[in-house]
Amino acid sequence: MEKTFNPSQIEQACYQHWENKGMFRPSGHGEPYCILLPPPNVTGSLHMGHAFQHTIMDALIRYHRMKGDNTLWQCGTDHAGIATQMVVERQLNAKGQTRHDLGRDKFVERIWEWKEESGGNITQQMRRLGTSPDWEREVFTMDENLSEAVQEVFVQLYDEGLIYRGKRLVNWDPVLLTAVSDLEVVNEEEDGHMWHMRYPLSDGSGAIVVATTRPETMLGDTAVAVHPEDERYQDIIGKTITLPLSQRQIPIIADDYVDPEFGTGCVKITPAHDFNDYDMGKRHNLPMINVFTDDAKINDDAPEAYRGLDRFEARERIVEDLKALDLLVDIKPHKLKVPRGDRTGVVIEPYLTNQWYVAVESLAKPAIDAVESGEIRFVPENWNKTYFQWMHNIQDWCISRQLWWGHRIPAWFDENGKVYVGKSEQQVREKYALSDDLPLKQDEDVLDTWFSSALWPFATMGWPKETPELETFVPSSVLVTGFDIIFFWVARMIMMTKKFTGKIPFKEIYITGLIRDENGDKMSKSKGNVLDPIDLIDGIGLDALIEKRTTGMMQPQLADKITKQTRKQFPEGINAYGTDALRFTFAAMASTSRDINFDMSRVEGYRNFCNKIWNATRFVLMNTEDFDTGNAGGERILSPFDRWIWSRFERAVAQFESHLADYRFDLAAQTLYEFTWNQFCDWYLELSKPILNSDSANDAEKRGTRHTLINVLEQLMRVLHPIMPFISDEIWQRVKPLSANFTDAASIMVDVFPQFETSVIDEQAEADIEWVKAFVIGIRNIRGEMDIAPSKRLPVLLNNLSEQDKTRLRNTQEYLLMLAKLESIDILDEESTAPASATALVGEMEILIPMAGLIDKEAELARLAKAAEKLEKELARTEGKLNNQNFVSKAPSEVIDKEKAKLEDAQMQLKKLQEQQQQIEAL
RNA sequence: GCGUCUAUAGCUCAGUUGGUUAGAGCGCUACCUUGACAUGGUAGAGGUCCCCUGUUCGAGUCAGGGUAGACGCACCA
Repeated sequence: MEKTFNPSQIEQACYQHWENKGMFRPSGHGEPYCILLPPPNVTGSLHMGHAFQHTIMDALIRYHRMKGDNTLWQCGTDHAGIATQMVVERQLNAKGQTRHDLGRDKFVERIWEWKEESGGNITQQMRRLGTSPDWEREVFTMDENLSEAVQEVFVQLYDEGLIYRGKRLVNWDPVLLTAVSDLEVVNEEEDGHMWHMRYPLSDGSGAIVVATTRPETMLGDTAVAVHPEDERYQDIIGKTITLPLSQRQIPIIADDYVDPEFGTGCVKITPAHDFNDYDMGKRHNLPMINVFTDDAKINDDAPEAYRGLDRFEARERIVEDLKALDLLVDIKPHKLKVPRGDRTGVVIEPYLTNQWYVAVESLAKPAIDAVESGEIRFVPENWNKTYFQWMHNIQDWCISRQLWWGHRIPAWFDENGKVYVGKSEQQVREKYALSDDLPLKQDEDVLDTWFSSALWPFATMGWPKETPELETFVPSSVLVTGFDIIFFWVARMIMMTKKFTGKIPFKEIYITGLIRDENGDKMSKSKGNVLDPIDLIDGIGLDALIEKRTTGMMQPQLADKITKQTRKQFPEGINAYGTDALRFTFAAMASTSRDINFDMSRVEGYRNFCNKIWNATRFVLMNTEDFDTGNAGGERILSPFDRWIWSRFERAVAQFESHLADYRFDLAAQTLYEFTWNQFCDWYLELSKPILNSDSANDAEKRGTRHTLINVLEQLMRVLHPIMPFISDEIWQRVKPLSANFTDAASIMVDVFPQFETSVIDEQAEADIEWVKAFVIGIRNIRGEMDIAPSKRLPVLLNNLSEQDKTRLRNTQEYLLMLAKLESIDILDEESTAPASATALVGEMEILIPMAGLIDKEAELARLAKAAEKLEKELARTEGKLNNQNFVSKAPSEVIDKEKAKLEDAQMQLKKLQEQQQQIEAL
């Protein structure tokens, strides 16, 4: 084996082996365990959030597979309507074409071509991460069978009256020319202005002043509203004003939506361009005058002077014109929340259009019940509040999008605009008994991508066909996802799955934190702090990293800043850490926290951990490969060291499993790290050396130790495997032939997870080895603090030994000599007095290292004083407690006993220290 | 306005139903190339658990109030 672990040499081949052998398929027996992959966007590439969540899912999947469950990780990608259309449109634009030049059919064909070529990017990256979904079942939301499910659902909901078409205000993206959902609109506070405008009363009796942040909408005003009880305006309610610039007569109405305290207490009402005004327009039967075109220019219903102007040009022109007419009273700076499209960044307009909606109220009810009853459980639990808050205020869902890429709405119109809904034109004609010569035209719109994603839990299992998978894997076991899509996706899956299968889609929802950079900032292209998981695996040079971070930016002017920042943070680029280290890092950082600040030094630490494991393996192989490990029979005697490590191993396994059951991957990872490094490597490997090299240990004892070495390692690999799949399989392949594991499994991933054995827990051995550790640490401590060279062999005297100390000493003396680098260990005669010594305590037993020629008097006194000070503090605290009547009378007796024991122990130790101090001072 | 979350070592974070001297990793200091590993070993330094008040024999942990920050929803003429 190489001296250092080199992940790049093993990972790819290992993965190929797994995939080629079909190891990702469900076994077909055992308890079903299923995870649905939140389908990544087909245009996407793997980001840190994916890598994090995929690591968690894969760890769960691998664990359950090894536990013998019938395990399915259902994967696939979604067609990402807008995003995908934009990608291909951009390619066309680069060649000076638009999608309209191609026409719809050709354009869609182009997208499919693009998908075949580039759509697999993210699934290839997932393979680099070592994920083990069943690729043979990979689906795409535009696949034929999923499309069929989409149609089936649409038609059924329509027939039940739960899908309807309506003309309403929607969030309109004037660049994408489509409706977008509330969830795709971000409201950020921005600096703007408030324009105060004077609207003259038609009868010439005066004027009122209204304020607006969007003056251009005045072209569509159809009323002015005041509060019904506002005394200032009682006499003008019912009058009309003459709308400046348009000269339309519009009424002054009373509505208690108006806040008399705000501004002048008069509000201009533009029902076609504002959500609140829309509602008011409905209440008062106001006309709705749309003054915009699809791309937010002024349309032909507005006064001629403004037609064709962009909305912001129109705003300036209108303000100027009002000023010229002396109708502009004031312009005040004003902070307001501006709605912007999350993809385009342009200001979203409330816009009056015909759209399709899902009436969600009746669907929401069972979905709320499922979480309220505990049938579906959020982890951490708190997220159910977020869920309820949204579900209780849920609005009808606008599902149509004015795009070409997506599931086309299965609805046809006749020449009179009457709508017929069915799976195909043919079926529609049959269903509605329409004659063959009646001309029908299919709706141009497609469905929101989330509509198909909402069917993911059952559509991927073959629905609407009745399949065995629907029986076995619905509901799935756990959904692993981020809180940002609880509304977008999670809630909608619950609603749809309940509706169409009667089952819940998943039993648990594990909400992960959000990966941020080391300063707690969200990773984003414009901040230039994005890390590519693949770069952490393979490494990347500084120049390539800068190149990556500064190309294809929306704001190229930030490139210099990002370059500087990157040079500073990664002067040498990024090292190759390998997949296992990256995965372990994600696991170790997956605590309950909502934000996870990614820390490169953690990756490095876990890369070192991999190397530690690698080298421990080298040591084990070196000592077992050409030796008898007892597999062929032959007597094996286990030393206390062997029994101790087995016992600790069992405890580690149990702990790991319990943390996994709680979704505490951080604690699970910590358990593995602690056992592997601090117990197995730091102690057991060291403890095994004296036995393996001993002249007095017999063959059976050596066999016992070799057997323990190889088998603990072999089983440890199986426990590590869910989190670190590559290194564990690589090592397992080398170690297994020497171990007592006689499986014919071709990979550790299809071997079994170690079974917890209570009988292996050995408290006696644990206590014995703690004694050995305390002995060795005591001596190291003196060495360290007294600056004695590690190579210097020390003579040691022992005093005040109990019977148990004597037994333990007898059993381990020859090993202690080696472990602590001792020249000799002697028990002090009762009659002889101890020489001046540095001391350490193991329980009540004293370890004495004679100072002669080794230890400076002052240094030892200083060391003793420091120790004594600590003990005195401890003593004072404990005495204080025990002297407190309240404590003694009210605290439980176990706690009091503990305090008493603590006190006695401290007193004993202090007494010994003081004796030492006196003796040394007397020198 | 409503709701959620966070504050513990220089940094990133654990800390179970309140009960040993509050832990880990990284970083830092000193020493060490010993035959698995310097991507290593040994020893060590480092904490007003954000602040106040309370409950309790006992509070990092529970309650109330505050400060600082993050997020979600609603509203914004």
